[in-house]
Amino acid sequence: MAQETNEYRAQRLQSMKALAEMGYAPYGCKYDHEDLAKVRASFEEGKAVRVAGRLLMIRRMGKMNFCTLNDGTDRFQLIFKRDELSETAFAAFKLLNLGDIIGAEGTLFTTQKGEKSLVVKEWTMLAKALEQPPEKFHGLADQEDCYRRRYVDLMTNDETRARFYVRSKLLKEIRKYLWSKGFAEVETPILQNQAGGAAAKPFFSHFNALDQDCVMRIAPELYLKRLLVGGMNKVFELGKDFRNEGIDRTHNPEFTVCEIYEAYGDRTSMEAIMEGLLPHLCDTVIGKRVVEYGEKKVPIDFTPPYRRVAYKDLVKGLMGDDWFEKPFDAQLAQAKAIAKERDVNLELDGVTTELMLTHEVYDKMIEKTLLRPTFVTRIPHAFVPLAKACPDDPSLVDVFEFVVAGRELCPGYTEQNDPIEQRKALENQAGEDTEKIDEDFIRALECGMPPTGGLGFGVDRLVMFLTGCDSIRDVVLFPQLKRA
RNA sequence: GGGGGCGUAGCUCAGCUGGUAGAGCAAGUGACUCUUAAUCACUGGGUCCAGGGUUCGAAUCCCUGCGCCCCUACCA
Repeated sequence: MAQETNEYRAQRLQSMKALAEMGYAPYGCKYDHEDLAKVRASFEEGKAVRVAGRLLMIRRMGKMNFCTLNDGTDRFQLIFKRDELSETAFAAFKLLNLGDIIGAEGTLFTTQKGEKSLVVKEWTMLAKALEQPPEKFHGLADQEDCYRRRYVDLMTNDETRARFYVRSKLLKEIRKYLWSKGFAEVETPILQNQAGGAAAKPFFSHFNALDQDCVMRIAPELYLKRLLVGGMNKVFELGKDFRNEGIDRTHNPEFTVCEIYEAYGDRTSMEAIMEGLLPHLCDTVIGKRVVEYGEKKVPIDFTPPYRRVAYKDLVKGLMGDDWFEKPFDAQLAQAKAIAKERDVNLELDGVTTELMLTHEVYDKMIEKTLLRPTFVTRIPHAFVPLAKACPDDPSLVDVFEFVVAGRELCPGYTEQNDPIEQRKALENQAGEDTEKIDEDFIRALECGMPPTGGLGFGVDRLVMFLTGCDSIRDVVLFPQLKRA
């Protein structure tokens, strides 16, 4: 890309040259230093320290100058006094610009106003910035710029950096927790021959060496289950899925998932994992159990145990115990009446069965009201065709939808391990397109997969919950945008 | 997919019913040895997203395109 020449760039190139002539090479080398956060924490008047970071502000007072240095761990004030610096070091200081990265050594000092500072005795240039940083007070505020040039967002906005450290820590603590419970972290193929484990359009690619097309995975599920067949009984994978579908506030085409499988377990084993994992993440990552979610700052308490309730019981709770005995016309009339009362817009076009109507009612008037963490269980088979039926009622499947703050956070399953039933369901789903069935997966099931509990959650969505962000783009470092 | 909004200096933003562009921060010069978004004085800085149209005249009105945001719909 052509570098635009503007006044800032020209001036900075000029000052870079002048600095070089004074012995300050513009791009330095390894510089041993202490983190600013540590310097602040172990502050001791008069102590000698070396620090390094980016200049965020310069308050020039003539012979005594104050700078704010940011090294990513903290901000700290540097003082450049003529008395304390060599003539060259002081003269060279005047050529520094905002955004430059410097190393400085000197002694710690508290100003009259009580600001902990470093009086610089010697300093060195580590990296010259040719571009003018954003305004010091507002930082970079344009959302598009924040996404496209995240490095600028990160360097100027402390909250942005903090948010991504939360994400980083979350990944670490998910691993730590699952490892501590005896789960092994595994990696399965991202480049696959056919996209399975979910219903989504894949991205296509090609193996040159094999002269063979492939897809990028939409879920790791089918490979993880092969591991259960093989006797790896407790596994998890933390990695990316790729779905070639809509991009909006809650969907990025590549997103991070955590799938967990436990052999000899079921849906309830997965509930137990969530009840252990979520409090652990709250405690270790954000230091509190109660998260304020959304614009209305609804407090959500992640302290277990979480509510467990059957889908039908939730519906009865709103529509009455006799709902499922009523004729369809009566149900329709009742649903409309209650919707009107609550000012909810039901989408009833093409709704011709009790199942569809009930689900619309659940979707629009029940799920949204489930604020505290809730496992909605015993869901109609039609909504989750590939799942295993409840032993006592084949019209229901033994799964949960984990709902928090009125939104579905993740599903959990008693996994289908009957290869004949699984094939039937897959064939049903594939319709004419029988090629879409992963025969090797079925074959694996035919070798015998233990009864298994499985769970998959979107890490991005979880980060959104824990950081109070309502856009996935705010928790993905480089969200997908159109070419500018 | 449908609807709405936005795009102006490096950054944050003003710019009314059309009259050739403004502020703050940032930058340059000068003053200042305890500042905190330092202060004061002076100075420079623009493809008003792109292209077309209406007009004597367009940042402003109209059309098309590009990008972003929001609402809504769809989504194992």
